[in-house]
Amino acid sequence: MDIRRADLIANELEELVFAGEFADGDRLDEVKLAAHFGVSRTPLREALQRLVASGLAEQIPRRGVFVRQPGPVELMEMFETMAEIEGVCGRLAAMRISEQALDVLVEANKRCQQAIDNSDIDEYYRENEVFHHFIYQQSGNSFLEQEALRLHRRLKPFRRHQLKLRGRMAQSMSEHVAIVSALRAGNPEVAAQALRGHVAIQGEKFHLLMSSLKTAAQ
Amino acid sequence: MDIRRADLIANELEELVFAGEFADGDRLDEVKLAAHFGVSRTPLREALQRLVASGLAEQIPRRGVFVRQPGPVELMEMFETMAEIEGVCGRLAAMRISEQALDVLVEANKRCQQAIDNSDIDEYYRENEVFHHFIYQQSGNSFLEQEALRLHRRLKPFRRHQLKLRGRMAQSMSEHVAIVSALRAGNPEVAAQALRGHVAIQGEKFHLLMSSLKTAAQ
DNA sequence: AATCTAATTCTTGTATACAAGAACGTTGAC
DNA sequence: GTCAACGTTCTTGTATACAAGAATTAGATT
Repeated sequence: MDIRRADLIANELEELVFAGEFADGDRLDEVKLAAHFGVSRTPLREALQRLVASGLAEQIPRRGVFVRQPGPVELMEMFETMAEIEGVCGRLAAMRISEQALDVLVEANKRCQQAIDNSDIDEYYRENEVFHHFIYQQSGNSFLEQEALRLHRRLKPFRRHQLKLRGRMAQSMSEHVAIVSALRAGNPEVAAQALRGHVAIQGEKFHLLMSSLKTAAQ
Repeated sequence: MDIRRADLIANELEELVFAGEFADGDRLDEVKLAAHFGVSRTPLREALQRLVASGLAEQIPRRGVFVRQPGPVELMEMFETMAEIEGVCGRLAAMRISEQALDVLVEANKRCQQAIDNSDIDEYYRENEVFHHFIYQQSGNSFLEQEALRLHRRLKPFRRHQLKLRGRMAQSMSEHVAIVSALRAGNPEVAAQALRGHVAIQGEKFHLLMSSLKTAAQ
């Protein structure tokens, strides 16, 4: 049943890179990884190609492929881009969303609130994801939706941390409410700004977290 | 000197797909293509993987990879996304661009105008590209810049046509001027809207072109 | 004649073998 | 002791060989 081991390995490798199992610049040794996954170099090389294609690694001809963990600067840029893209989704969604879809968002928010009441970060994280993905979808542009999902997924490991900051969940929740009302009002610019702010602040919180860790390490 | 034939082949294949050499759904036969490029299946398969990763083809396990030309709906979605992303670049650039950079844009526009005066579509096309790429860069966000470049490149074969429409070059030119003045004024929203409109209209013109072709074919 | 089935052929996916460039260590000269 | 040149070893890139699933065709049955 396990057709196309190369794909499975690519997924596993992506997870490993996301999870920070490799440091920036680490060489992904073909023979070692092949041995580790119990396959030959052929499917493993295909998996490496996929990592390179998705930007998780860099390939230097005749040298090998090296993991490319985003540095602080690139991370901030990625968060900013995510914020802008979510803003775009919000802008379009404000013009196109239906009443039923709005109700779905309200329901999602209720579940977010419940998660907060239970102080369940994981649950909030999951429901938050549902909320955002649904807005991507409501942009009415499935190409844009896919692009948003791609970037969202890439930022996943970095987004998680900032929720643990004191009060961030409640703040995030109130931002959600503001977003829904902007969408309900059908106001593209307000919706865009609300979503931009909501996501951009994640990047800022992340930055805060990073610098505090750095200071602590000194 | 031709290290990594797989990459060269991938580039050639991308060009072929872009150029419309393959119809939607065509299977990319590994052995035929390998023979055509004079290599074995191994590097050719790597090239195919790259096509799949960039969305130009779809892979069905144990069946093969099939080219995936965007249909009218997806194309419109891509143009809309491009318009929104360029708008984002404009928004950020309006807040960050320097006087010198503005001068560069003015120079680029001058060359665009010259191309119009010479009725040189190709030249206009090239200078137009310079103009847009420079704005991506002036967003001050190199991650966003790369994403914009990627999509811009993907839409290249479809953008070209609409310039041939009567009066489009002149109209495009005046939009460029408006964009620069919005950037100079440092007005993010106006710049965003100007760029959105400038690119979105390309999608509409393209749509017009497509439907006129369709009608003509009937 | 149509359709289901089985066998053959074809194609993809993976393993292995081979070639060539890069890294590395050793030896020699200064 | 340092540095450079050479040779060995290691790694990547490509070719080929093999295995297994998909397509196709021929044959049998209704």
